[in-house]
Amino acid sequence: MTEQIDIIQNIKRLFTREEFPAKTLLVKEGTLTKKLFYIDRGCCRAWFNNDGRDVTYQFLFEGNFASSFETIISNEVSWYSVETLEPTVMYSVGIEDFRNRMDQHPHIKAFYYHYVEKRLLFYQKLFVAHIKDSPEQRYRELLAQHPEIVLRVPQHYIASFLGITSVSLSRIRNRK
Amino acid sequence: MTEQIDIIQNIKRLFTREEFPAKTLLVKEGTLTKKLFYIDRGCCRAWFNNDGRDVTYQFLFEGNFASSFETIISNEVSWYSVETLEPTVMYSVGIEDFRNRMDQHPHIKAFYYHYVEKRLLFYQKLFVAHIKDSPEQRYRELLAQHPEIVLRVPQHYIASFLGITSVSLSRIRNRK
DNA sequence: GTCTGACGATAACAATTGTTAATTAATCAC
DNA sequence: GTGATTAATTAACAATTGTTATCGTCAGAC
Repeated sequence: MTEQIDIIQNIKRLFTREEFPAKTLLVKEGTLTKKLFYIDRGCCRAWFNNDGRDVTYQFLFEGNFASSFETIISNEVSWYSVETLEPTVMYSVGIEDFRNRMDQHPHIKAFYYHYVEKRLLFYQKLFVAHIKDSPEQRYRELLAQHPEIVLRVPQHYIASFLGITSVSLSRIRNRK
Repeated sequence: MTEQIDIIQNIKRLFTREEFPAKTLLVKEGTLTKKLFYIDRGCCRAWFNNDGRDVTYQFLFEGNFASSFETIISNEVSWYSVETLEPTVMYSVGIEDFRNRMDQHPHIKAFYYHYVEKRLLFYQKLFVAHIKDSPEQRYRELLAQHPEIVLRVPQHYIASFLGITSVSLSRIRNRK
């Protein structure tokens, strides 16, 4: 845990501090992402275009990383975009630079892979929630487990994240 | 790619070959898993109990690994069970033994983390498919992308995996 | 062989969600 | 502030899925 804090402090020391207003595009669908962002303050959403409609599949808050994993892992273009939802404070590093640091510092590599492991378990749970629960149950669960999302994110993005229409989410919210 | 093949050959050389009939329980929900299995021949399903109903959330075929990631990563008990669906040939290794080998052989560690990265992207896509597609679209997609699942696995497990009832899957299959 | 249980198809009905459109509320730009 | 745009609510109806139950088939146990 103290090791975790050390890593965060190293990030703040070694990465470049940047500030962005709301609705800034950090990662653009179909391109090679140049930077990895650590979110110090603010939040983002990741989404992609599905037959002309936005599908938001992820919210990222303080303490998380925003980038295209595909680019980091295998230099493929991103299939999604990332944009800020609020004025945001980031610490960024170039992807190539990040890869070099991982090779040079085993503890950075270990931290990165631990993060990947956690993300794997996170997405596994997210998927499982979709096959075992109804949309209403998923909303209640989101409210209970991640109230910050419901408080800080516009409803139609949450509806998209839950896999339902904004009309349906509005109905669920207004059930007795 | 040749490196991949080397790793598989090492697995077959270093792990213990085991054969299991269909319906053998390899991982039991709520327990600490003792082994990591490499599937050489046959297939498995991973599932858990949800208010008295089985929910199958994963099928594992030849070339995949079966175990509890939670146990490997952080020594927590498994929240799911794994059982064979067909007579199966496995290569197994004790979890503790596997951890030691990872520490001693960097290429095993690299292989493991590469596998974790791939699984992360896999589950991310699985989750995304659930928020962007209808159950019918997901079934058609499964049929197109993974026909082996539809051919080798009983329908009610597939329905569970798709997040619908077996009645609904039967209807979808019989739409013109 | 016969019995049993598991599996899949089908039917009838309830409940939920999607779609479209209209209305109100909130937010943003100037 | 004012006007324009975007977001959220509500309504009406269509489409889909869930639920429960019945039936036929098949495989395995004995």
